[in-house]
Amino acid sequence: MKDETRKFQKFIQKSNLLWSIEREIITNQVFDNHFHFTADDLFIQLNEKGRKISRATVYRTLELLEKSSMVSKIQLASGKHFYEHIFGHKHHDHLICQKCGRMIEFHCEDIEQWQEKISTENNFKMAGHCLKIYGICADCMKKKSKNKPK
Amino acid sequence: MKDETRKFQKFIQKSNLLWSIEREIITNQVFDNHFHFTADDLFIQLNEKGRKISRATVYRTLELLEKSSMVSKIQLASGKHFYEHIFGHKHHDHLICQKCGRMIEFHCEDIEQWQEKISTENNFKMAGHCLKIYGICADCMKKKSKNKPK
DNA sequence: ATTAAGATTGAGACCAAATCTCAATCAGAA
DNA sequence: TTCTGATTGAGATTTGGTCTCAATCTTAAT
Repeated sequence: MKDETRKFQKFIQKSNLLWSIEREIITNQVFDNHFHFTADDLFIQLNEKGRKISRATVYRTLELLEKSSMVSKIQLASGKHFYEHIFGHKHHDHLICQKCGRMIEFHCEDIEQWQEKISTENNFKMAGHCLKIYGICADCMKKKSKNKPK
Repeated sequence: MKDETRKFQKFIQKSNLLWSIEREIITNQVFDNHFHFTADDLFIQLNEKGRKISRATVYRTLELLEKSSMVSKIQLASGKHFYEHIFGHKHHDHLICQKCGRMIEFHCEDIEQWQEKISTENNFKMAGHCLKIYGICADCMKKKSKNKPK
């Protein structure tokens, strides 16, 4: 079992929930994805491996992984959700290309600190945030050809 | 006709589209809403006033209003969309209370500038951005009682 | 005023993403 | 081994939104 999976197992047990083979398989697959993925990507990957796990379970497990703070959910302007695991990653935000869907990660400590400041000024207890910058990436600026958005 | 509605009418005409009574009614209603609203809120408001306009037309008109830059669309973590008109508003971002759903607007020039800087560094042509800070608002921190989220 | 061309509309079908239902199964404690 | 409550899968359902297409409306040209 992957270290990350074991960590999630501990979280599940601490939360008085039960560990299951499905949760193990899904979690392993999550940590095999080293970039953004959708719940359905995961479901399809598992199916291709011959693991028959229902969509409902995939969604339920992703929700738990999110609660455990091992996975975070990103929303695109299109309304679709992406996930990414945050093992070893520092917190980061995203530049999102409106043409090809590419996501570029960045982290800006100054922005983080301004956010803290604004929250404090508003007597707001900040729990998290979401910053997405939309535009056109360098590659798409060069190309005339229209890439299909994801 | 409201000034704002007239302005939108000009946009429609400049775009070689046609003005219609439905677009007028919807636009008036949009500018009567001085806070965030969903497409469905608008549809219901119009129905209560006895204006029979289909959902499809409401969505289509909001899309046009967005293109005209008179209305902006906000996405919540839940995946729902809110709209707000930006007549007289400066651009702003949101603090969103996870308990009561309250949204507090803020604007931070420093954050704006850092965003520009990051985009430039990544050869990214920034078109827009979306910053939401999630947490608990001052009121909800005081209250023990659980407010229902929107 | 009439007409023609093209834009707009409404009603409901449709769609994708996600959630819910509930009976069957499973995990872990006693 | 048994019991209780958690978990699962299959498919129905919900949600938020888009699409279709015939009927209607707008505008510009007669």
